[in-house]
Amino acid sequence: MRPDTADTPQFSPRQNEVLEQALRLLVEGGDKALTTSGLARAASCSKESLYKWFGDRDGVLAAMIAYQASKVRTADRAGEKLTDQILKQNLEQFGRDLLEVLAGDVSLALNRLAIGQTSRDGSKLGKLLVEHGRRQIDRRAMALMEAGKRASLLRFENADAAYHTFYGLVVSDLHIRMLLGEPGLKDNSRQAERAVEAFLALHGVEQKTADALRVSAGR
Amino acid sequence: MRPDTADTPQFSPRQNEVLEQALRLLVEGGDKALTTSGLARAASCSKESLYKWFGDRDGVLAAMIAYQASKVRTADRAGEKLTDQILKQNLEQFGRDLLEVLAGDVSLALNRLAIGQTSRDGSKLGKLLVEHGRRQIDRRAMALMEAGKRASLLRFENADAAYHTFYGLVVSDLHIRMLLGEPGLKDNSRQAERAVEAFLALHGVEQKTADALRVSAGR
DNA sequence: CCTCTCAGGTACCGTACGGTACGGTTCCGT
DNA sequence: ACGGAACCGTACCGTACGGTACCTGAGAGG
Repeated sequence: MRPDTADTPQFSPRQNEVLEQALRLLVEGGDKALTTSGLARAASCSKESLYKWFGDRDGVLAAMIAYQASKVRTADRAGEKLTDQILKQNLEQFGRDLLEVLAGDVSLALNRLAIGQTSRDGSKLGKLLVEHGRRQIDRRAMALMEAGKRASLLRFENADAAYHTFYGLVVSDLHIRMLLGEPGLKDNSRQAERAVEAFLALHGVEQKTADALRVSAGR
Repeated sequence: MRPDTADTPQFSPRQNEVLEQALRLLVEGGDKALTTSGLARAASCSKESLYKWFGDRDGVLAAMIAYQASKVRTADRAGEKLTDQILKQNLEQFGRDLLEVLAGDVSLALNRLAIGQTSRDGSKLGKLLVEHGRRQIDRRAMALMEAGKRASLLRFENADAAYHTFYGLVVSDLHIRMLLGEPGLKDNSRQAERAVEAFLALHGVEQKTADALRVSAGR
């Protein structure tokens, strides 16, 4: 397994500029607006350079995903001594971050792009997006889960299943709804808090009564 | 509120044939494969008829969603006396049905299509898809929630929130992953059972110990 | 037998895309 | 100062799409 950290050559500054413009075009107008001619015009470069740098249009799309992923760096303050309060805060922070990322313009646009291409490119872009975009966030979540278990604050047998449970509690069908054009939540924090409460009721060690949860979750 | 049941004129049998072919093309090759010429050839009709019947290409897409929705009829056996066992069975059945629907070829293809179009048509198709496709399943779920509450088997203050919690527990990030090209679950039933267990631990009246849940959910 | 309507088949048009080729310019190393 | 690489701008090509027009044939009704 490679270190997979960002010691990859990535792209030159000029190429990053181009990819930034590409993301802007994609966010503003969807994949129909991301034409090679349009990108060349917007980025003040020649189409020939585009093809030289990225191979073809799909190469541009893949580079955009890699570039966007390279901008996201999750600062996981590991090592801090875990108490139940800190765990709760970390979980809530993670939930907020997750919702914020998923609701971001660029994330939505890239997901729409990859999903739209899935039917015709054998999910190459989809795989890329899942790997690049998810790796950081998944790793952080799994670290949180394992840390909680080590500190005897969480109980589960399968950390991955527990994480997916938490993910479902946080996101529910919100992601797909946003991808379909619906607006996001008014208050991501509220949603994250509720999800953490439910998650701790399921996998926490503190015997919070289910009744107390229901009252707070129903508000 | 209109009855919204399928007393709408829908389409003629001939048009339904055409829409069936359109769905087939979409499932097989994505929206790039769904061209007016291709559809006319596959359905043995003329492009002129397509434009006469559906207006333009977007009209065809909208008609496909309406047609597909008209084929799905959820048989909600309401009225049956609700015990905790029956509630649990109903919840599990709902979870299985939900997963099966979301993993269906046509559903995935239509969702991909609508998501891909969202950026450029102002989410018109997305709204259509959410309304037509979700209404049935949401209604059935809400009926189940309310029935469980009336029978004092479920406790919550906000039925919609409870439903979304259940949805998240059942689906997690599976839908988006499938949209991105990943395969579905091997065993939908297992997933539904686990979701129901967690949901009942959160909102059920029977005081199932959280420990018992953790053991069964971690397998 | 005639005619009107409806729908299928085909040819066509304008457009816009992906991809390539070429001339001109800037910049860097020597 | 010179040569070459990199790059920009533009023009170009083939293709394929959405949409339109026209012609044909099959029935229905008189």
